Amino acid sequence: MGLVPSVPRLPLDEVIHGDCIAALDALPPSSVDLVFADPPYNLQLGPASLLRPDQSAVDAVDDDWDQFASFEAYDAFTRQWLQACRRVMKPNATLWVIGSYHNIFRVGSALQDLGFWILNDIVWRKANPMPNFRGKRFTNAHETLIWASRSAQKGYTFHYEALKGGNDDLQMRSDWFLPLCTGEERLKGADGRKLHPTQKPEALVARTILSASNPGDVVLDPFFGTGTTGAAAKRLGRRFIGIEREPAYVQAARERIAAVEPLSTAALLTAPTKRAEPRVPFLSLLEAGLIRAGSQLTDERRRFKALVRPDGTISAGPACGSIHKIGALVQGLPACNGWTFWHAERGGRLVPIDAFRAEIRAGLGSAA
Amino acid sequence: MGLVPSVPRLPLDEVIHGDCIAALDALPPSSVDLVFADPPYNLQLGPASLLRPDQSAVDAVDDDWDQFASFEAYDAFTRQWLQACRRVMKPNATLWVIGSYHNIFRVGSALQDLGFWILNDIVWRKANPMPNFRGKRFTNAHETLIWASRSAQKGYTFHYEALKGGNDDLQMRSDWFLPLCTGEERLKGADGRKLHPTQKPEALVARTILSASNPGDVVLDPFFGTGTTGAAAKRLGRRFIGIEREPAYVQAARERIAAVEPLSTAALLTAPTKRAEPRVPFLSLLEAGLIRAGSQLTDERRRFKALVRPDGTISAGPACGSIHKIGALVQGLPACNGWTFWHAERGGRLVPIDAFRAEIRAGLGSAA
DNA sequence: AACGCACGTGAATCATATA
DNA sequence: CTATATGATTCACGTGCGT
Repeated sequence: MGLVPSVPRLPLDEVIHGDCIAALDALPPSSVDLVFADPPYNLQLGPASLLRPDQSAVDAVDDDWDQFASFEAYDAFTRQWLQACRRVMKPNATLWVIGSYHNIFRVGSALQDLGFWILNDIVWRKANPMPNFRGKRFTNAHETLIWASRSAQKGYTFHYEALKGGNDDLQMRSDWFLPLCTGEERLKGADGRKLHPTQKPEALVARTILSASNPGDVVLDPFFGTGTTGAAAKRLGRRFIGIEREPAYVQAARERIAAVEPLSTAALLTAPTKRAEPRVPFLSLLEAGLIRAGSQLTDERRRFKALVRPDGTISAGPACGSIHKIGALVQGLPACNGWTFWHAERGGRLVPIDAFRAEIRAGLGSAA
Repeated sequence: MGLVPSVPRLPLDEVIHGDCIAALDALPPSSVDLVFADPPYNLQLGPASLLRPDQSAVDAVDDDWDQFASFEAYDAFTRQWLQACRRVMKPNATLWVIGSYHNIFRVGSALQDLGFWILNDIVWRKANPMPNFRGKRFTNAHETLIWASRSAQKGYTFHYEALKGGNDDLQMRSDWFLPLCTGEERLKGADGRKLHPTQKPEALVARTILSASNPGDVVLDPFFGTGTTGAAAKRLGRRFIGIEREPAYVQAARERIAAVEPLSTAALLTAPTKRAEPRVPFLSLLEAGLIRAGSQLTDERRRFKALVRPDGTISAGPACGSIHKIGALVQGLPACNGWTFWHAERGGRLVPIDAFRAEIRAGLGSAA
């Protein structure tokens, strides 16, 4: 093997300060095992700021790097960086991209067009998402990750057994329940405000790295930001390459990663689910067929009656609302636990609706 | 109004047997309130999985260029049916599409390209998904729905309050946990095997219809299959239009829907949203004698005071204006809902002036 | 020390009727 | 069409302070 001066070296465990495409083009081909990418989402926010009910302003992502002139411009950018990543990926490498409904469909289409092979789409269910303040839509409570191999060709790393073992011996599903990056973990600037507008939780990135790479593997992140991927990679005994354009983020990432203590054995598999998540909406009882829309609920002594509506609200006279609200209303009380107050008739006997909730929870125990 | 022979009639509560595009093109424009679509997923499993827009089969070939051609054909088909749906949608109609990672990125991109405005992406988390038998990927435990309005223009139906009421008084999130369509609900053929390969649970479709349409609205499903959308629509007091190419499915759908018993109208009455209630000027409270001119208003914590003037304005110091303007002014906020901010003293207790408005509205209700 | 409560905040495509 | 006035709207956590 002689000297090959035209092949650039692979910078390991370094943060490259520069443009993502140019920096990727400067890397040697077929050299990384895994890519984690958190590209701009191309949020198309209106000119007016969004106010919370208390009239305080939501700190929106209005950074220049998230502005694109059109879908065409965003698509061109997406194809460029994906193609550049593809060149530096080893043949059996895989890639993760995270996004929201604003951009993930563009990204997914581009992946397919470029010959990537989608292995899974993964849903990050946020434990504590921001509410929809104006009540105009469903709470935007998740983001989507796409996991893809370089091509349809077989052969990639997936630690099926480890994931299963860390998940009560059940296969790891495509929906992951994790909290946002807040509190201690969230990097703050000197002013005490968040340093990066979209810092991801390390547990999320860690799970992608654990599932799809081996210790010693090289993990590339072309949108490094404040270095969550680097921190997770170092902690899990992987090497990393980060590319970031913003000097302030580069410096923060370097300091952050320097402080990370690598784990001797990977024990971060089961992410902190924080709370079990046993809440069952009354609507689910209808959907499960345990209560029929149009049927009647009553209290234990049959003093009050309410009609079950198909949306999971109930009505008493002209009023309609949740089981709790209507329970309080008919009794003239400020509050009421509808689960224990309301009953349904089953074979001539009154059964508290809480019993049906228990049934759902029993069936759901393994899945949640 | 004279005869307008060029405008076709709207076939209601019927299953149209025929090609989806041709049937859509035969419908009058701006005539449906909601679309639910469960298009072919373009699973890349083998031959005959992909159809051209003219419904001829594409030979599956592994060549790169043909792979691209396959996506192109699927995209062309997707744009065609989406565009055809868009034409028959009323300006304030919305559309739901369900898909998996095989096709949803193509569909989402096409929606955006055609001018649809994405409102939410919704994750259907399957309670009982099929496991990944080979242990090569994460269990594919969800499908994705996209909810989009016809354009970015405001104004669409969303029953925020009803959904919240059916969900323990919490906003409905973008991740829905529902079981697959199995058991009794799953239609079987004479041979006892499932009649349709991808029959969706009625509860899933019902939730989309409940959240985004009103009783009496017209719900269109261009890929009707065995008529889940029709069954859900009929049960919920909506009208439906179904289009299906396969005669066996058409017949099964007709029989199935005929057997559906609609819910009572009482159970379907839409709860009035706050915004839809009649507007009551503050002056009316004075005229009704509920508030006296010259009396004082204060906030809940008695930090601010205002004087009620006989014309229905209030004043704080030198400033005077509406309850909203002065409420905003004293707090130094850009806006304020005066109805909930200001209180009046009644028997030593503070009562929000919104309570007096409710009294007036109640009186209006009985009078009307 | 333990507990409770007030306050801050997170990738957000977040209003509508009337003049 | 634009401009204006009305007035609707939040969940899960973490931190910090006061009792």
